[in-house]
Amino acid sequence: MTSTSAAAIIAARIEAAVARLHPGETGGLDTVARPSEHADAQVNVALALAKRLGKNPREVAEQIARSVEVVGVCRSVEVAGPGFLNITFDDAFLGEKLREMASGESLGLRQAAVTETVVVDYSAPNVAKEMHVGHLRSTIIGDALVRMLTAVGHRVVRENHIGDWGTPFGMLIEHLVDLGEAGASRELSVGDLDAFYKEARKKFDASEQFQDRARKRVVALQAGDADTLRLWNLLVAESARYFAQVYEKLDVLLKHSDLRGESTYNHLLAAVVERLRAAGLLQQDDEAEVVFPPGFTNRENQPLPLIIRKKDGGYNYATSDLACVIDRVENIGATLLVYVVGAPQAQHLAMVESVAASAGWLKPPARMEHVAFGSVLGSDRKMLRSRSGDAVKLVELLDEAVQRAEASIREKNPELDPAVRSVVAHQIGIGAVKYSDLSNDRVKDYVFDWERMLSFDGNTAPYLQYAHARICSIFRKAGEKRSAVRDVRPLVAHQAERALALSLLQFDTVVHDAIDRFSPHRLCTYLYELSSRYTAFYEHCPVLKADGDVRQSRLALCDLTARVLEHGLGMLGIGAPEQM
RNA sequence: GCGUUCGUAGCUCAAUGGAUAGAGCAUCUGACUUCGGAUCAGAGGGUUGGGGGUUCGAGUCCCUCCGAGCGCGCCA
Repeated sequence: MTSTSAAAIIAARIEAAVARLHPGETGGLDTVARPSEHADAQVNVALALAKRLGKNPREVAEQIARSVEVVGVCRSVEVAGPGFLNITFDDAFLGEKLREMASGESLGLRQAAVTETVVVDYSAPNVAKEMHVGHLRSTIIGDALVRMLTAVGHRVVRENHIGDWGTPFGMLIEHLVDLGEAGASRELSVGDLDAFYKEARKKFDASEQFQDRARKRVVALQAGDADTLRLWNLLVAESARYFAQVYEKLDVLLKHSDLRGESTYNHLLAAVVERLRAAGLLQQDDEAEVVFPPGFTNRENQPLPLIIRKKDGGYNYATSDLACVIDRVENIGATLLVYVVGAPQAQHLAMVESVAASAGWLKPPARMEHVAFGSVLGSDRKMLRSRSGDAVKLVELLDEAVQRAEASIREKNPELDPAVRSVVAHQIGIGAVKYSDLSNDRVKDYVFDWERMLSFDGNTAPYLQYAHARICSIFRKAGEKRSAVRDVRPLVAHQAERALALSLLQFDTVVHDAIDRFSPHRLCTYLYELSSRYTAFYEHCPVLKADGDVRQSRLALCDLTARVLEHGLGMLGIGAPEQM
């Protein structure tokens, strides 16, 4: 049922005109109709075309404007500036496009041209360690990407690559033994993982005897000693339960079944080594087995190796990352491997990608995509830390968000039913934290600021949620069912209606653009603009006070706006309450 | 040292190589017996870190310098 978008229609018409006027010149030309400040849309094709033809761009543009077939689509196509084509759509045409958009569940959102299996690797906390702000961005951005990719029809596989293996487990297990299993699981179940880890660390640093025990325990763990594995499992299980609580609080999709700890790949590591050896990529270097991907150098400008097997015979994370690639491509059948991992890992991932490609494990169309992100900063512009200088615990941060939201609602809408209030406070508080993260260009650092993210003004989640809640309020007052206005063709008459209509019709383009660039902030910016235009419409175009067709038309615009907001926020993992 | 990311209004941030670089906050002016004012309309505020280059056109691409963060072999 997907209908062709207004922008796509005009682009095709322009392209046809160009083909008529300049046969054989359409290849590689940009006929895309873009949003414009000076018209409903603008097409810039004449500038590049004129360059190619060696003609005056304004003349080329005017020829196109005269020739383009736009009856029933555009009110006008005008030339402006050096040769821009300014498009103004026909009101009825816009109304019809809105009606088409409203008539389906998808709101005009196209399915991906090629359906892919996408593995999204994100969150990745460590077993027996507290989740902290360091996990916030990966978890939130990863969750949004999963929802967005799913929305356009991809098969999305979530993978939470938790740190459940390695030398620290010697010390952690010994600490567990010291506490006794009952005592340890009590401590772990209250979620005080930080204290558990720190105590273990402290003992390890202070006592050679403890270090010795820890080392022996690591050997036993790697050797598959049954009792050691049982204790290890205890740690993993308690942590997994704890992670699940945090994810529920954060309202992200990650579930227990998405856990794929490093240990999952243990039995594949030897095969990685063998396959690299068979491919002739493996080299011996300072007693370690390594691969030298081309183009990577160290401080001394010497080739930089990816260490596959350490000189003590152990494997490290590069090896398990390679095993992951093999698993994802060969077993899961993924063609897109998304890594939602901090920017500092860029070189490591580039090396893994290079080696995987050289080994033939990552053949096009299969590819890796590092969705890198910057740090969360405090108001001092340094990495966000608690007052004591430790990493800020994620649960404490989330609890504070909900608490602040609740206080704010209590003050601004005291009549709201307390039971509703607590649900809404969660949606607003968590939504604010997520939105403040997602609305910034992910590759940059961003400043964490409670006041700003919870403000009802500006580009914030509460502002968008408020716009949505107001629309719901209108329908409650109207005594009209939302679904009753979905076959109405809205009248696009008032300037504010027109601005809103144009925004609504951009939904599909924006979502795909955000997905293509793995940039949720583009969707945020769009939703904010949509909300701003809606509130302007709300001020200038009375809905309930209007009569007949105008009232129906405006109700239809309200309903469609609310649906886009709800779906858009939904793809960001943010709830859209009906009242707040 | 090499690599990499970043530098845009007082502050926080936008801007597929396209017109006069846009928002919000803050500041100032207006609008209410409100379809939820938790709002709207408007104003002031910029050499896009500096300098070169490519281009019909550069915040965006290239080079260089300055500044900040991060990474640079057996942790993950």
